[in-house]
This record gives sequence, C-alpha cells and structure tokens, in this order.
Amino acid sequence: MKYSSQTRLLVAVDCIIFGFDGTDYKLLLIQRGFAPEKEKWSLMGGFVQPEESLDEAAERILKQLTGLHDVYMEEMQAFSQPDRDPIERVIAVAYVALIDIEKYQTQINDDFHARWYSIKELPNLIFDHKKMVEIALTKLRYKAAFHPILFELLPEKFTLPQLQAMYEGLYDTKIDKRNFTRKVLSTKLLKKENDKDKSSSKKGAFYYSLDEDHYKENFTNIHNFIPRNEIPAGVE
Amino acid sequence: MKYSSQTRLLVAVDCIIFGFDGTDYKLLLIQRGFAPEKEKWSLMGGFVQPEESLDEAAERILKQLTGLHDVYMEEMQAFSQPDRDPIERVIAVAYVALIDIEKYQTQINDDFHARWYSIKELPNLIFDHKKMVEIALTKLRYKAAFHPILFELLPEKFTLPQLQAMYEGLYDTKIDKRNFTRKVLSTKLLKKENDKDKSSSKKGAFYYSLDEDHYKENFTNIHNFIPRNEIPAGVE
DNA sequence: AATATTAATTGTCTTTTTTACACTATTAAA
DNA sequence: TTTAATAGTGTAAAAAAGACAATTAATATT
Repeated sequence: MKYSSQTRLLVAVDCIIFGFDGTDYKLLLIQRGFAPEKEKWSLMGGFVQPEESLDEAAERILKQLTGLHDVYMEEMQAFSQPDRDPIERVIAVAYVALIDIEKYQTQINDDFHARWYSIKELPNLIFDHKKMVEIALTKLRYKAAFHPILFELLPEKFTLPQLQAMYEGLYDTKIDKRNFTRKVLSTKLLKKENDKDKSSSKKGAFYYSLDEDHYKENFTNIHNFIPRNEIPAGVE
Repeated sequence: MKYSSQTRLLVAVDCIIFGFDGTDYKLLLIQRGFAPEKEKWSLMGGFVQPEESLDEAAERILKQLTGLHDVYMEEMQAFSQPDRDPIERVIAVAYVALIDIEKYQTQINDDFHARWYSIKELPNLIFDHKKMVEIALTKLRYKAAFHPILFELLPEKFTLPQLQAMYEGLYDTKIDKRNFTRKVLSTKLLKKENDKDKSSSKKGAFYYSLDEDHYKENFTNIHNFIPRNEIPAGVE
C-alpha cells in the first residue's frame, strides 16, 4: 500500500558551515565539480537518501567535507521554490553548523575544492545559496545574543579578548571590555585556566574554557551577551 | 537533464493550528477519513504539489480546513524519520499557525470532521504528530516571551484581562496585573478603544486593539512580556 | 638596568529596568 | 442602598545594565 497518486520530489540538505579565525567570520564553500554551475562556488549539500533522516544526511555531508562529527548543527529552514534549481525541482533543507576552524581537516575534503571565505568577501553562489547564508547570519545574530552558541567556534581554550572579538565581529560593534567581561563571567559558563596566551600581547591573556556541565545545563537558558541597543531584530 | 540517479521522496506539510478561547489553548484537529489510521485524530496536512512551495502548500491546506488566509503561520521544523509513516516514507514539514478562533469558518471544514481540542486534553494523534505539537508549544512559549505573536490569537478588540489570561495560560503562571499592564502598554503596540467589554464584569474592561503600523514595525524587536523567572528554556 | 611599549585586567557610580506589593473605582444585581 | 465582582492604578526597593579610565604584567628597547 502506497500513496501512489502523489508526486515524489528530490530533497537535499545544504550545510552552512561557519568558522571564526580570530578576526573574521568564515564560510566553508566548495567549488562544484559537476553540472549545473560547474566550478561555481556553493554550499556543501547532498540528496537525502532513502534510509536516512535529514539530520543524518546533514551529518553525513558535514563529515564528508570536514571530517568532523559531533558538531554543533541545527536545522534552519527549508527552501522550496519550485524553480530554485534549474535542472529539476529540489527541496533543500538548510542546516547551520558552527565549527572550530582549527579542527577542520583539510585532507579529507580535497575532493571538493573547499575553501574558507570571509563572509565579507563571499563569491557569487549558485542557486539561492546567497539567500540561505543571509538568513543564517540573521538567525545566528539573533540566537547568539541570548544563547552561548558562539563558543562552538572557538578552540577548547580561548581568552576573553578573543571571545569579545568574536561577539564584536558578529554584530559589527564595539563592546565595553569591563561590561562584557562581567556579563560573560556572571553566566558561570567559563572556567579560568592557569596559563596564558601570549601570542597577541606581552602581558598575555589568561585562557578560559567552558565548564561543560554548566554549559549543557544552561545552554537553553536566556543569557544576554550583547548590549541592548545592539540586539538585532529577529528574523521573519 | 535530470538528477536521474537520485531517489525522490514524498513531502508533506502538516499544520499545527493554535487557537485561544479566553481560557484554554486549543488545537484544531481533523479526524482522518482515509487509511492509514482512519478515524484517528491528526493534524491537517497534505502532500506538496509539483508546482507549489512549502509555504504555498501550507497556505492551501490551512485555507482548505479553516477558510482563512492571511494568517500568521511559519515554518517550524521538518520531521524526517524514514519510518514515521507506516505506509511509505514521507518527509513532513510542520507549520505553526495562530488564528483567532472566532474567525474559524466551520462550514468549510465539515468534510474533515475537524474539532478544536484543548491542549490539555488532546486525543491520541497519529504518527509523530504528538511530538510535533509538543515542540510547537515549546517554541511558541519561547517566541511569545519576546515577540508579540500571541495577539494573532485574539479578535481585533480585546481587553487587558483577556490578554493577560492568554499569557498566563501559555506559561501556566500568574502574573502581577500592574506589572503586566505597564510592560504591555510600554510597547506602544496597543491603542485604547472607547468602549468596554462588560461580559465578564460589572465594571467592564476597556477594549484595546493593535496599532497596526507600530505592530508591523516593531514585530521583530525584542520585547519582554513575561517575568524573568517564567521565561522558558529555549528549544534545541 | 632602566625605560618604553602593548595589551590585559579591574571597580564604581549612574541610569534603567524589573519586581513586589494593596487599595480604590465602577457598575450590575440583589 | 448594599453587595459583589472584576478593572484599574502608583510607589518604593532591588537588580541589571551602562558609562567611564587607571593600573598591571610582561616583553622589547635603549
């Protein structure tokens, strides 16, 4: 017994993979090796297979490109304009992933001609991928204002100046150091380490790391990482 | 030229339609007239047609059931476990709609044996529809804490006590009248009308209505409708 | 050895926002 | 006119957020 009278459609997953290099937000793009739009830049995507869920498809695709699993990733939105792919109708479900750029394993992705692009200097992207990225950034700004997700972009140990630069980069604003530090430490999400990062100053900045237990318990709580007047309008 | 080697899948849209009757939150459900699960209760759904987007499919389906269009509705999440429908694999994209229960046009839906159920007394639902509703409620609680979406559940003119009851119902809590009134009026989203609703008290409560211009402009802004300690954890 | 340089670290006061809390006003019904 | 039932309103205390700049630590330079 089947729903025999109904039309079946191609369903794909596209991964919007963000990284942060200490200064800029980056997007991991691939150069398509196949038509249509061969050699144009694109998000990494793939068709959903008969026996896998969308989440599984997204994980498979992220693994293919980056070698990484257990990465922060969530469903963002479906893109379903019938003509969005000129070859044939494909419904794409966009996923957003945040990864520590240093964990990215370049050897695995060589097949895909992948490259990190600064989000300020994106190349032209195929289909509606530009729109996907814009929406992803808007949603990221919104969510990161209240939830500690940006930590996923940093290595295990990071300094407060690095953390602040990451927030300042996303919202393109300057935040007062003292107020920022107070807010962040008041969340109790961070543990101070004993060593310092001396790569960017003579004095050196103490490393911090996530207090994993506290982090998981409080992840869904509402925090307030950026000043009120920088909080972006929501999406939709 | 087609993506000929790929498997195509059925894609459906399911509508989670919320209403509020002054006391309780309601969900509009239909009694399925066809197998599988004939006569069981279900969300209203339908397959995505070849020439329509998911948004269009959701609107079509909502219109079929309720006679309403131009309704607040947004994509929530995809449900894609391969075995979620026992007949055949179907990827469902869940949409959440908020409607003024009084606008619901009963004559149109008679085909579907539709009924409003209090969310406190839901019947068993088919497939994973129960899960969809739970997630929808969690997300609604989260979003409504910061954005003025619940107004979509009320008629054009409503009173402050009605409004407060609606918030108290969603978060299952009591809110101080004075603080609630101050917060709500400080958003500038409301216009005070000159007449009163006397149906629930002798004194009567003044009607208010949305200041449409202000509402649209400020819709995506962050507001704060409920006390801090009632703000729910986010979803995910 | 002293000094210069560079970025990290730290505290206080003011303003704004939120919360806690209880009496008066209005009108229909008895 | 009394009663009953819900609507409407203000203030003070607490908490959170914002504005603001001097000191510290370590290295590099002279």
